Formats: sequence, structure tokens, C-alpha cells
Amino acid sequence: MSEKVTIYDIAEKLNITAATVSRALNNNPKIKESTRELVIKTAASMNYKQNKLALALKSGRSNNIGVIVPRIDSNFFASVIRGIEEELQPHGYQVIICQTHESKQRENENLYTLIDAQVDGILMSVTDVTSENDDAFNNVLQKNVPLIFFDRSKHIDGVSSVTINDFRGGYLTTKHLINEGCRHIAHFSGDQSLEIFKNRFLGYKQALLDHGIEFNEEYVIPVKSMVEAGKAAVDKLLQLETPPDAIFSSSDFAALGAIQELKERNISIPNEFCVAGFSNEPFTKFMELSITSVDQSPLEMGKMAARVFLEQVDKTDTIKIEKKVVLAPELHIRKSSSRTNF
Amino acid sequence: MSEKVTIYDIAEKLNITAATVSRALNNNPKIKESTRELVIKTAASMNYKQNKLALALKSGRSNNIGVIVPRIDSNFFASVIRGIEEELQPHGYQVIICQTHESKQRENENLYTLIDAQVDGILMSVTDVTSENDDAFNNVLQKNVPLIFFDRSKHIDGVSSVTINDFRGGYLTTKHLINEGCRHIAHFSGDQSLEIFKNRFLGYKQALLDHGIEFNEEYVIPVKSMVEAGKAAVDKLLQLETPPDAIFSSSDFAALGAIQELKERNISIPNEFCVAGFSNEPFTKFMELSITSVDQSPLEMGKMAARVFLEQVDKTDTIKIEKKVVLAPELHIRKSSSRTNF
DNA sequence: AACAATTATGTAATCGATTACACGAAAATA
DNA sequence: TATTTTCGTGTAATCGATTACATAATTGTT
Repeated sequence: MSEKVTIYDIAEKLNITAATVSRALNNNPKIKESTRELVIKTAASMNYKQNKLALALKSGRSNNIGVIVPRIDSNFFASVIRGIEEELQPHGYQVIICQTHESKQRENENLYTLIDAQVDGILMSVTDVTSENDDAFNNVLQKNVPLIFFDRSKHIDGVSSVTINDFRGGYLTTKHLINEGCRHIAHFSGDQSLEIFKNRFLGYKQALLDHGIEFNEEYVIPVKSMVEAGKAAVDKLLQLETPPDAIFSSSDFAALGAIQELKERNISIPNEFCVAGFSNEPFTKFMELSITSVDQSPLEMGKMAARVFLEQVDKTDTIKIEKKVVLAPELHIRKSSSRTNF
Repeated sequence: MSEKVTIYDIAEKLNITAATVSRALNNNPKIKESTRELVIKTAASMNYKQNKLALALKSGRSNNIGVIVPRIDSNFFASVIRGIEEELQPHGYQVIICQTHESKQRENENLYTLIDAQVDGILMSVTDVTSENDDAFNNVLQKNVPLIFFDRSKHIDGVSSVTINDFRGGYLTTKHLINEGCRHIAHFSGDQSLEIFKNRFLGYKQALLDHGIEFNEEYVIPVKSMVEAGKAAVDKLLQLETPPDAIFSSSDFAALGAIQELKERNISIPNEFCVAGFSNEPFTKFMELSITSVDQSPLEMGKMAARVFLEQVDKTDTIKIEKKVVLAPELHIRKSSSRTNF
């Protein structure tokens, strides 16, 4: 029962052609009103459902868009995806998810796979920008498939991006720490080949400069986005001749690790030491000692990326609009860095 | 440049037929070795990529599978999806994500949309089981598309599911609280029309019974999975004649709210009051007062659901294997309920 | 009434790949 | 050498929908 019903079945039943059925269902104005009604009624009664695959083959558009992220089980990326899905669903697009696990090879595979699957666009957060081999990206562009970067982007001509102002995020946070009286501010930096981390670092540096605080190379520690990494980094910092009195971490997880380590050493937060993170992961506000962090409005970022995609799709192929959307970061000041009062 | 290369282009170049090209590329044994090599080499040199849409139309299989969850930006669901994606990717399947936001209507829409998109299977966590209208589900089954429930399931003949033993989760947690000396254990329950919440409740009840503790209806509070809901529930509980001395919450977020409220009232945890949650959300172990919680092994659940799907797809259509996989919950005992020592 | 203009529908190609069937050529057998 | 197998390839239909073009049916015009 319930074998697939096609427009040919409807046509046969009504003694007309599949072409007429197709036109009737697509509101082609050349169809007699009575025929249209009859076809629509019959289609409904036969429980007809358009075969999207046939449509896709004919039109060359799959109505699927691909999203590539390092991993999906992080609040930030999951929220971005949520935003994308919510924005694109009403337009009839389905979202296909791929993860890179920070592997450039996986990223390339995913790109090729998505193109093979004939997606109508690719929204992604880049995994690795050091590689000089951009074949996979070029392949996407050559195929004229809209490509949009979010959060972690890469400079490629004709590619739009939606990011936050990481420089400003770093600047604001550092300035806040300075305002709280900290004068020896360390920085946990992520992989500086990624712009987001580079910019957070630069914002940090600029804030120091603007407030007459000397930049100290030793205070910058490369750190993975993990609790353990934060602990180890604190250990390292406290061995310095002049240990710092604050940390601006580009990762909430590392910030958490730092706090745990400082507590174990009975260093009082925020009195003796202030800590601020980045990303506004849910746990930062849940802690008893809530953690100051920079919100990246992931939901908004996802929606924005989706909107940029919608603008680019359907545009004349020849014109390449390169759009750079930069969202404002929002510093959430919490207990881990509030000496004044809370 | 780089116009789509088809097997016809290759055929033309080599002065053979598209059929031969197709067979050569598909390792059909009837093709002369020399021809095969030539075709493969030429295909590579022309940068040929198989059009998956054409293949999908011909074969009726899209190589996409749909995943429906209430929301993606929750650690649990995101992790399940991660598991699904990792397990299915090597088999050439792409994962399409849909969210219901706990709306039955959205759930139905998603089901129809995925079927329209010709997915090869649907893995989902049910949103609402109260509804008697199963048209959307029946539509899936009629179309012979494998349907697999994970976590939140629903009894439908021929539908497999992967869940955890929620009863046992509830039982273990409650027993643990009893072992810690609690005798008045309250329960934050989710929507009991969902089996997961029903079973956690039943496990809780059974543990009380088995340990000679009277079940008190007043101690069971229906609670949304939100921090605020937990606070309100505590407020309510403390007004009882005999307030409880412990809470087993079916939500980590509500458990967190409870802890916050108890702290505000200067009730000491775990000495005066023990709290345990459910889901093992990342924040539960990050808190200074870490929260006892039940782990649902979401990654494993996702992988398992994917494996069940792989078993069912390609099976003779007539045989309906109904597989019920039940994973073991794992209680993570933490500070919020550890009176003994930690 | 004869012809033009309009409207509705049919015919057939197309999207790109797969595959049952047919057929010619080469190899094996008698 | 004649005949049967085997092998390799070509022919053409198919998946389901869309659409340019052709044609039939209807209406309008003089």
C-alpha cells in the first residue's frame, strides 16, 4: 500500500498529461481554473507528495545547506547551528551537519562531500588557516556554491563572513580588569593562526598600551580550550618573578581551570586575583563564583550567517558580493573579576 | 570554467557510451580491464564527480538521514547528534538536523519534511506522546523508512529505540541519597507523559519502598528543566509541615536552581540537605559544589541509535525487526550529596 | 463566415546515472 | 570449419518533475 504517487499517476487518473498536472500544481497561469482545482483535489486525495530528489536533479538545487563546525557538542557551535536552522527552515532549507574535530583533512573531506551532495550553500567555521592548500575551498567557489564563514574565518576573495569583534572583546575585558585595579594581566591565548585568537590577543595588548601598562611577553600563554590546560598555565605563571594578578583567558574552560588551580593555592578571587573568560559558556554564570566572560551571541551569529546566505543565493552568478558582518561582543561582568561589589 | 562533468562528457571524449563509463566506474566485472583503467584515469583528469542527486533519484536513496530533537543547543542532544554523525559518516550518510522546540506541530512538520526530502531513515527523540494523532509517524512507517527513537521514545509497533534505564537511574540515585542518611527525599519530576520522566519517578518510588521509606505525594513537584523552576520548587517544599532533606531532580538545571535557593536560605549542602540531578550536564562537575548526577552516555546513545539504523536499512522490507536497546545509567556521585567524605 | 488572437493542453527533451536486454566480436569447443 | 560460449559494449528505458515548443480548442474581430 501507499506506493509512491507521482504526477503520472494523477495524470493517468484524470486522463491528462503529467505536464498539465505539473503546471497545475505549480500555479502556472496557463492552466484552466477548473483543471487546476481538479488536479489539486485529486493530488490531495491520492496523497501525492512531490519527489524532492527529482526536483533537485532537474533544478540542480537540493535545498540542503551544509554546516561545518569543529564539533557540535559545544554550546557555542550548537547555538550557532540552532540559529542557522531556525532562520533557514522557513525558507525550505534543510541543514546538514559535519564535524571536523579540528582536523584539516576532515574539513577538506567534508567540503568535498557536501559539494558532491549538491548542497546549495556552505556555512562553516574554519578549523585551520595555516594550510596553504585551498583546493577544497576553491572547488566550492568554482562550483559557484555560496560559502560563508562564521566566527573563525579566513580571507578568501568573494567569501562573506559573520564574526564578532574579537579585538573589541579582548580590549573591553582587559580594560575592565585594569579598572578593577589589576596591573599584571596575563593572557591565555588560543591558536594565534586563527584570527579570532589573534584579535583577542591584539585587543588585550592595545588595552594595556592605552592604559600605560607595559606588555609582558611572558604573560602570554598558549592554551588549549580545556580545564587542565588552564591549571597548568596558572602553575607556570605563578613561577614567574612577578606573577600576574589577573588572567584574560580566550577560553572559558581554561579560565575555569585557572580558577580551580588558584583556589587550590588559596589565592582569593577576585580580591587577590581576577579572572575573565571568553564565550560565555552556560557554566560561567552558574558557578557560585560566577565567571566574567564575553558573549558572542551565537544564536544571532547563526541567524546572520543564514541571512547572508539567503542574500547570496539566487543572486546573479557573476556578481560576487563579499559581505563582512561583525557583531558586537558583550562583556558579562561577574564575580570572578568584580572587586567593587556584586 | 569547471562546468559540471558528467559520464556523458567522459564517454564522448573516449568515444564510448555513458553506460560503459558508468560500469567502469562502478567496478562492473564485465568491463575490460584496459577500458576500466582508461575511464578511471580520464574521469580523474576531467575532475569528474558523481552527481549524488541523479544517483539518489535513480536509486530512491538519498544517503541522508534525518535527526529530530527538541533543541540542539543542549549538551545532551548535541552529544547524541555527535555520536550519530560520527557513526554514520563512514557509511556515507549525511545527517540532517531538525528541531521541534517541544512543539508537536513542529515535530509533525519535520517528519513530513524529512520524508519529502527522501531521507533514508529518521532518528528522533519524541516531543510529545500525549497526542493520539500518529498520522505523521504512520506516514513514515508506511513509506518503509526506518524510524528509531532515542532517549524519549514512544510505543509503536515495529519501531526500535535506544534509551537508558531511567528507572534504574532514579532508583540508584534515590538509594544513594538514602545511604547518605536522607529520609525525606523530594522529587522534581518532568512531564510524566514522557516515559523517561515517568520511569525516573517510578525508580525513585521503588527505592523508597525497598528501603522502608514512605512515599509522600507532596514531595513530588512537577518542574520544568530550568534554574528558576528549581528555585520555586524549593520554596514550595520548604513550606511543607515536614520539609524534605534531599531532592532527586530529573533535571540538572532544576537541581542547580534548588541549590541556589537552598544556599540563599543558608541551608548547608550536603550536611543539612542533599541534591542530585539528572543528565550530567557539563556544569554539574564544574561547580565548586559539584552536583551529583546521572550520566546518560549521550555519545554512546547516538552511536547505538545509528548502529540500529544501519542494521535496519537494507533489510528485506517485509521483516520488521523491533529492537529495544537499553543503556545503563551511571551515577556520578559528587559533593552536593556526599556526606561521607570527598 | 472567415480569420486572428488567445488560451489550454499535449509532446518530447532534459537533469545524470544505472541497468536489463540486445548484439557483435573474440575465444573455446566440436 | 562450423558452432557454441564468453566477453565487452551499445541501445534504450528508467527514476519524477519541469518546460520550451508545438498544437488543439476556444474566443474575439471584422
